[in-house]
Amino acid sequence: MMGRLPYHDGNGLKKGTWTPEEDRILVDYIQKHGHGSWRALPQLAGLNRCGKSCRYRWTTYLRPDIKRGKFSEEEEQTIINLHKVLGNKWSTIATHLPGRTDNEIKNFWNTRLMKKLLQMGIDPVTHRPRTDLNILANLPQLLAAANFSNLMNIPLDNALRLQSDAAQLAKIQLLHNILQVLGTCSSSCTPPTMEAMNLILAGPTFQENHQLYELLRINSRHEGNGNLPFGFATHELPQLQSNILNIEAYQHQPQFSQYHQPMKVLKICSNNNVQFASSSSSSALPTSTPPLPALVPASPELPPTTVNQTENKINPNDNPSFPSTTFEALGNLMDDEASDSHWRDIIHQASSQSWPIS
DNA sequence: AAGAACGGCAACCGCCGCAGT
DNA sequence: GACTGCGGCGGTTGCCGTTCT
Repeated sequence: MMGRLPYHDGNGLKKGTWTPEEDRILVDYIQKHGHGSWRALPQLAGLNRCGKSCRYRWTTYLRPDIKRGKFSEEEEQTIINLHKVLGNKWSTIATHLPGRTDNEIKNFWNTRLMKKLLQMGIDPVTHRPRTDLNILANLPQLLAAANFSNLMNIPLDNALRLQSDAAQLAKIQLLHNILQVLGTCSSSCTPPTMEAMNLILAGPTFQENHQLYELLRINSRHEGNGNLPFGFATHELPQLQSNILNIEAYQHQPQFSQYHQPMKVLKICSNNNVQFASSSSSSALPTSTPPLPALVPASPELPPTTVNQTENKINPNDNPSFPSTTFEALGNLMDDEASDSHWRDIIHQASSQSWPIS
């Protein structure tokens, strides 16, 4: 038997593993009376347990609709996909897996799926290639992961992939704008750190935009001259943070994934101020961060980044014109912007060349 | 064969949000 | 608005079974 040995706490209440007899008492009581107040239940049912313990035992083990046993392949994929969008929201994930409890899913994730992803070179937190080295060295992994990510997804999760791709697109656009700054600032500008690049590209959660902000802030201290990397000035930090928040808010908008043109998230002014550019396809941006986007049904209309599983099994090297990765798709999107040619070259290079570069 | 190390999982703990007062 | 009780959630612990040395 697994779990904790039975023992009593300071109040004489029993803790640890439940006995079959205790299980029977709890089930009998709830079937007859419902659980009502969990706090009152133990006394009413004649159990020497705390209410919390009873609630836990019922919801994770004794409930009649609990499905036990091995997780199916489909359940596994669902967990991975949901975790990519929701993070460690085990209870929310559990609502999408009938019969499975949050605790069971959490254990399954911690003991199996995390290791599985790590072995595949995927960061189980970010769902992106592990980025402990510099960004260029990891580009092959990024590209491979883009394909792996698509392979992993079952058709019903196209919408989730869409959201993920849209978020990544925005982050790449942010990186794009940062590079634009580099292109326009003087040679004295501090080059972007690899950590910053990694955060932008690898970050799956909007939380990491804040990490980027923190990175900028910390770097400004290290610089010692009051200036931030990328040509930002320290006094611009509040505005920068505000913009990052706005990016998050904007990425949460349901219509965000429908854009087929790259979005100008940031506009760099001549004085290096950073602000949102007005866009023909977007109106005023929200100022507060909305809640997590609701899961939406798969759409038949998918952008180039969300080709189906069969298509993704095609080796991009066999068909160079096929936009099998987010990078290539992004490159296509940027084709109409002459000023982006340099960036586009980088993308094409990244998607076609062998790395790493040391 | 025996002990150590590891893996899996049941159960607990502490925190948080919400509702009622 | 402050306080309290409660349910729910995510992180962590601790034990047993299995595998490794």
